[in-house]
Amino acid sequence: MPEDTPKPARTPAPPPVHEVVYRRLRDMVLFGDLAPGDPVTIQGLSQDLDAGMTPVREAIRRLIAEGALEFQGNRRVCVPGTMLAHIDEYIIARQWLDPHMARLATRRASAHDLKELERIDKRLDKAIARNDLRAYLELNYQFHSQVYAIANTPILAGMAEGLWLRFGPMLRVVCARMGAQNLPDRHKELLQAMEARDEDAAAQALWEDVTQGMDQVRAAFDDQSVIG
Amino acid sequence: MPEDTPKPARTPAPPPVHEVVYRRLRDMVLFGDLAPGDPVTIQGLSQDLDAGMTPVREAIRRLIAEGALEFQGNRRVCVPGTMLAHIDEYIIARQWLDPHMARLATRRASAHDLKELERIDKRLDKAIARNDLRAYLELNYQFHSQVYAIANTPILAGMAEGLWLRFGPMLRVVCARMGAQNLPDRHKELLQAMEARDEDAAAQALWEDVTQGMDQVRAAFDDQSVIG
DNA sequence: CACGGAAAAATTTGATCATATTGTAGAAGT
DNA sequence: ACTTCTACAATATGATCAAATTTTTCCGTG
Repeated sequence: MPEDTPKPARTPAPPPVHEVVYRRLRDMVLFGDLAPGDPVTIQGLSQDLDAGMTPVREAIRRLIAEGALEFQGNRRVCVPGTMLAHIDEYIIARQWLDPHMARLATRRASAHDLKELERIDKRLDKAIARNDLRAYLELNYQFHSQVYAIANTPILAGMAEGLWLRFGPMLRVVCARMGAQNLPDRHKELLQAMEARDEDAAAQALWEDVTQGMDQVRAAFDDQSVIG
Repeated sequence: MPEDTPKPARTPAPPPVHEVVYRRLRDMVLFGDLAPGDPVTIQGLSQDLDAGMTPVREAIRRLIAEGALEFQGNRRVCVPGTMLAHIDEYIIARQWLDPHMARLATRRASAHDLKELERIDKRLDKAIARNDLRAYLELNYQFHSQVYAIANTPILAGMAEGLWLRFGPMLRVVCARMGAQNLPDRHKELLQAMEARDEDAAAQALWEDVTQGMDQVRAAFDDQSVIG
């Protein structure tokens, strides 16, 4: 049995193609590789990621269901561009969800969880310092996503992740206009509060984080009509 | 042009198969035709609804994304049966969402909208009187869904609909245990408040509706361990 | 000789693809 | 400006392959 890969090492588990396609498309939407309004075609992706049409089809349906893509009545699919019209919903939902989950996370966080959050936040600071927008978006998302995970509330977390997905393309556009530098956050305050097990302070930190960030977005939005 | 359907009447738009399958499966989950734990197989549905596997596949993926179905690690899919463990999330989310949308709906409701709500509520009363559980579930859902629609907040509405979808099978089981008679609602109070354009009263009506209903569910749940 | 459990065959079901069909958008012609 | 035609993309099917479950078989043990 000294062969390379005859059977001894059981193939651990080849991830399904539709799953891989889903995750790649998801990241593209979430971190702004696809601009609002961009068309998403099955055959196009089929070629680009060279996969069959069936898995691509599934991934797209899934992302449509999650709000990350938009089905345009006629049988076309694109990256949503009309989300800013609903930004009030987005803001109010996150103003409720994030603080609520911050409380639960504060109650449940282990020492290891806190370490992990701090690690992400450190990397986030570095991304800001070097003005790396893509890394900023990715790490800022990871930070919040990690809080959701710690809160251990899969349903609420799913709702929140859906919001991130819907507004990913918008954030990219808006942030590009003002640079990552001008996007202060309340992550340090959150970490302090969580270490002190102070639920109220944790909730307030994330409320301010969301509110402040969204004020910036709204300001940038009001400035120019944004979005072509 | 005296022919039956040669060309004069352009075929308006044949609804896609995957859409039809989706809607049928959705209703089955939402109104308890499928019990928690029931397996959902592609080839099975393919035969039952005689459609190809591809559309069925898409419908299933979509419902998984919406939380209506559960992907069981190995490649099986079933109706979720572990949702009661997360009922606290469900309750708190609806306690926030429903009152909030009730406010917006109260602000926006037209005379026609109110008529429609009253019509649904009348039918709901009749279903209760004749102890028709299936009709009760369907109309109660329709009532709330209509409120969401009037509120005109697609993102929040999507979140709420997702919650109904996740807990559809559970509600069926729980309600079957106590009969539709014992499920009082606050629909009348909501309608009165909406007519008077009293947002606070509307919000409170739906808060009580949700809270009271969920108290019943929790009681029935605590009674027996429920679910096999 | 009957019982229990592990190994192996058989069946069921999911995943993927290649292909045929149909509908939509856009160009060309009237 | 309106209709017809053409090209392209989405929809849908069935076949094929792979994985997992279930059933069967077989052997060792009490």
